[in-house]
Amino acid sequence: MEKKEDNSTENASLSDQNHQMIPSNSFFMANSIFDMPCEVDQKGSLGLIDMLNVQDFTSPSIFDLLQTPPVIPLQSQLLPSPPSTVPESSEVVNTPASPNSSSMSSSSTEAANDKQSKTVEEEEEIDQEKTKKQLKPKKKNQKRQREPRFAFMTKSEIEHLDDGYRWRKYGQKAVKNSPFPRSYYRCTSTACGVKKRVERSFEDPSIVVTTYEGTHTHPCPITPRGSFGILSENTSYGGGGGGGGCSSFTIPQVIHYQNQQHQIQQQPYFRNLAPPLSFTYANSLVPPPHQERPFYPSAAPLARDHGLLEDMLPSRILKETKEE
DNA sequence: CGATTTTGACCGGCGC
DNA sequence: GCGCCGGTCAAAATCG
Repeated sequence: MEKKEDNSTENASLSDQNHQMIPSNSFFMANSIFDMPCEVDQKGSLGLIDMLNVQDFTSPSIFDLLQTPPVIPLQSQLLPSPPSTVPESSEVVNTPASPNSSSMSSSSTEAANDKQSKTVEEEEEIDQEKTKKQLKPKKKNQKRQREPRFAFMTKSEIEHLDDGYRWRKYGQKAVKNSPFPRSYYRCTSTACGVKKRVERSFEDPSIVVTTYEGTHTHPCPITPRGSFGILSENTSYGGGGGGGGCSSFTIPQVIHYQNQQHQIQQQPYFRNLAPPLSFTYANSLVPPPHQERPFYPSAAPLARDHGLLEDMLPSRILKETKEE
């Protein structure tokens, strides 16, 4: 039924990495796209995301890098974990990351996993497993808890981004108001309940919106292709080295700014793709500063923080953000 | 032959 | 209560 629309998906799988430069107006584009899910969200559907932070960036230099992937052994962890201290509200907290001030965070993002967030996270994971195992006999009273989620957009022909983890597709649904179907993936690792949804923006089919939910409970599997680094050395999510050596993906650092002057920075990084146009934390879970998880890789000095902002942001956007 | 994808059906939450 | 819709299941099909 939805097969016809799958052309895009098929194209994507061809690994025809057709990375395009993000147009200078990507900033607006990205925002408008994120508005879409927000609208839907108002309808109260399940899987919708509270678009909290949207960080956009364009980076010719990064695209260049992507075209000639560096082979730097890195590892990274996918999800930021919810800080136990952060209330789970839909309040929007602007937490754009900044290249120069990345020090705080990323780890944060994810972080919380260590001991503190363990409580919350473990519970969620356990809950998830339960629901899985007891599929039918679901608990009624218990409202299903949502894992921390974050979403970001990437301009690419490829839909299923290679983020270093192995995913198994378990569903595909047509999305209301969109000609493009949404695909559902689950991490293939046993006991790892991380999921992700991938869909194309109907406003701009060249843009892929990926939403991750949950936190990996295992190291990223090693992949032969080497890896991509992260945008900053400070980005490291955890103690490098720990796990398998996954490198393709990293959580952007999140830094709380009073004024949203800087809107860009570290984005998830894919091995087969261009960097995301924008990044958003969903579920209002903004990772707390300095928290680290095991097997998060230390970021490679792939790209320097300093000066990166300029590369990433067209002067025009920079100007605009400053004016805000 | 095991792993993955496809796809129709089912379930639960939410708005009306 | 009903219908809509997102999310998930699971059998069948496909792939490597």
